[in-house]
Amino acid sequence: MNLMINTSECPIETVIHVLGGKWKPRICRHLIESTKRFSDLEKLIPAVSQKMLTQHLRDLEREGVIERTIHPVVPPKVEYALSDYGKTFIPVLEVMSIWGQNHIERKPEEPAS
Amino acid sequence: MNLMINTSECPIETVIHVLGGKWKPRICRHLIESTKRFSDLEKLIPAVSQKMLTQHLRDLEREGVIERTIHPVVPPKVEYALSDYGKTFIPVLEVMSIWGQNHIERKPEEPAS
DNA sequence: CGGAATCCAACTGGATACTG
DNA sequence: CAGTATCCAGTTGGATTCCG
Repeated sequence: MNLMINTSECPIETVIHVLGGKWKPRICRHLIESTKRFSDLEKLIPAVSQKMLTQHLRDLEREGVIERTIHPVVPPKVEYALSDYGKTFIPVLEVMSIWGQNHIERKPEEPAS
Repeated sequence: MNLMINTSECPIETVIHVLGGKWKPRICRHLIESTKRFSDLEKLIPAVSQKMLTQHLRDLEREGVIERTIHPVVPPKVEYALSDYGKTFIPVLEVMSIWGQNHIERKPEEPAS
């Protein structure tokens, strides 16, 4: 195991950075299932604003995790898909998901106060 | 694979929440190595403020990931250690760390502008 | 349809001072 | 030593409006 304790770069923070936006985990999960249009994601994540959806998609694209394909038709059609590189992220998300599920079940309620 | 697409709870967000503070990944990495005192962590993470170190330690304790032991001596001695439950988190951090290392190497420089 | 631009509220984290 | 308390700046995200 190498946790890179002695480097200034922290790889765990890197992962947090890639996923660290309010809607990025959900976007990734939906794109793992299949390619989605912008409007599909809006329907799948009703609470997200257009601004944040756009911004987080741009972030994930810049990280190389997803790919954006513009189909030059009217009305505009833009599709988002996991890139090949992004697919290497799936096992990481799986491991996180499994621990997270267990963690949710572990604490059935948080005291509200 | 079960990514819990259809639940309102998102287990990936849960992991992000547990680790989602500026210094939490580093705190966890140091505590994986060994039990540490408050002042040890301050030395190991020079840039962290007392306020944030305290707050993040409390957060991680509340999540059950770490344990806080007060030794009733003068001067005060408080030790932080990974709990048994927190040790179940290590493999998750490892997987994240490996992908993160690769991701750092993948993009040697970000355009500053 | 798929955005961009603007303004604003909420939250996060830093600096500093004080304490059992 | 190991905190707590307060104030403040920066960042994140939401609401709204407008556009090719």
